[in-house]
Amino acid sequence: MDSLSADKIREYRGTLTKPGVESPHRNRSVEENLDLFGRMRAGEFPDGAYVLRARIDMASPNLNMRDPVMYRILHASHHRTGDQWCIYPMYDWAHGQSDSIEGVTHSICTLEFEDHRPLYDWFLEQLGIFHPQQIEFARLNLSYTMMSKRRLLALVQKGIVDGWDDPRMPTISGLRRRGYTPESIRDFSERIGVAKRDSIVDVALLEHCLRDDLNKSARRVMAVLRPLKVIIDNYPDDKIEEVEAVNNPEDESMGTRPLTFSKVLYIEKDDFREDPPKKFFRLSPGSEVRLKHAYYITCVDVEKDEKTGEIVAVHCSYDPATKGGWSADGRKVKGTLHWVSAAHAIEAEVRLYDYLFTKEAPDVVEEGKEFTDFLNPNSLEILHGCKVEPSLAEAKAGDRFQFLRHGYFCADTKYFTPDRLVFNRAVSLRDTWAKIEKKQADE
RNA sequence: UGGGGAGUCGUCCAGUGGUAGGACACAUGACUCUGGAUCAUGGAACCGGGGUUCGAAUCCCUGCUCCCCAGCCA
Repeated sequence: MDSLSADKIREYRGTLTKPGVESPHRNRSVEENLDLFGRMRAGEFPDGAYVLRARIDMASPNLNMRDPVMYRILHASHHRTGDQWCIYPMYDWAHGQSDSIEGVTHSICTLEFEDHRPLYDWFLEQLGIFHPQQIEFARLNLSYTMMSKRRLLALVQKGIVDGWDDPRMPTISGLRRRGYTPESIRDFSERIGVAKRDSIVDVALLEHCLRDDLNKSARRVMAVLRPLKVIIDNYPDDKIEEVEAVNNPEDESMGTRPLTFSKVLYIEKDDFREDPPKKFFRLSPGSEVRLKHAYYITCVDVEKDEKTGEIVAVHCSYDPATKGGWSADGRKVKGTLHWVSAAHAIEAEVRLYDYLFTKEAPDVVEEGKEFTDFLNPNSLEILHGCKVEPSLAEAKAGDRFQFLRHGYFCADTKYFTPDRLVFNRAVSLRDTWAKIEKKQADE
């Protein structure tokens, strides 16, 4: 039993290069120690008055062996045992015993506990109980992601994220809400392996595993995130048709569904350019594209707001001979767009996520900086007024879809209701056009 | 500068005395009713210096770099 203050214990411990000094209380008699420990457990002393320490070796080059503390007084309410106890064991003292009691044969932990293994072994040996083997491995680090629980807690407490299950959080609840499948996480775990060296796994691999899984299983649906009105001039005003859409080209057994086509549609704003760059396969004045599963259309006119010059609608003509999305004359169109019928689409809120940090290793920060200095201001973008196909009205929280040409989305488990459809983007599709465009911009 | 660990393509993981391999990423091409998916091809690495050996990523010596430890945290 030691009655040195915490400060004194630190002082007596020595440093990395200087051996420690034994506490003046180190040689108390067994009787006195027993008496003191009994009273300590009985709650006679205030916090910090006494600690129980193991007498090992104050000169050990391993600081953990310099008479480590086993129990300290903490008059705190425990979430399970309440005020029943006022002394609590230190991790090193408790760790081996709980492993032993549980009959764990191999106790896996992270690298920073390598220095603690001699102590783990020492306690077990002194106790003479079943001796599990502790083995240390490197922790998982993900690029552009923070994995430290303490720092993640800070994000939650500061309100930077929407709780532990914020879809940007690398927590299980966060990944789940984001739309990650258990299969994809297991696949990822297998692919990254386990080793003893410090490393940062590319978050792109995690994303790849999700795409890989969802590509095979997710239902394809039409969702226009940033709507642009398209009017088919030569299509009858009141006509409504049904076209058949494949639910998943990777899995025929998932069947088809009907889609409603009409004169006024929405397409993606990005899918139209009045002044198209090179290699732009989408809609532009005079160009012909396919509306997926429906018709070929050609842009004939652009309608702009007189004051702002903003494009408010695009006028097209359609070829009635291309129903279903193919042409008997064999002519090809390079672009295929997704769309929804304006009168039939339903509204949704879509949340686009990006990495929480702009730095590959946000927990490695230089002097004077904090990890919060590298937060990505654009990690969340909320889109209102998105137009999605009517079948999504039957979606349930947690359902996953591929929004055609966009990515994989998950109906949010926190905010999704029949009256308010909220979808989280789990991961985008690979965007080859974005690369081409970026390359063109660089040149 | 005490002690404990780790160094292999851009990234992660294999290879432990016999042709350095896979995945992701990247690049190029093919195909395509998703610029998706798929397929093909390609570039790309043994921390440095010695030594042992017919032969070294692997064994030996030596140097270098990086990570962890001075909580009554875990």
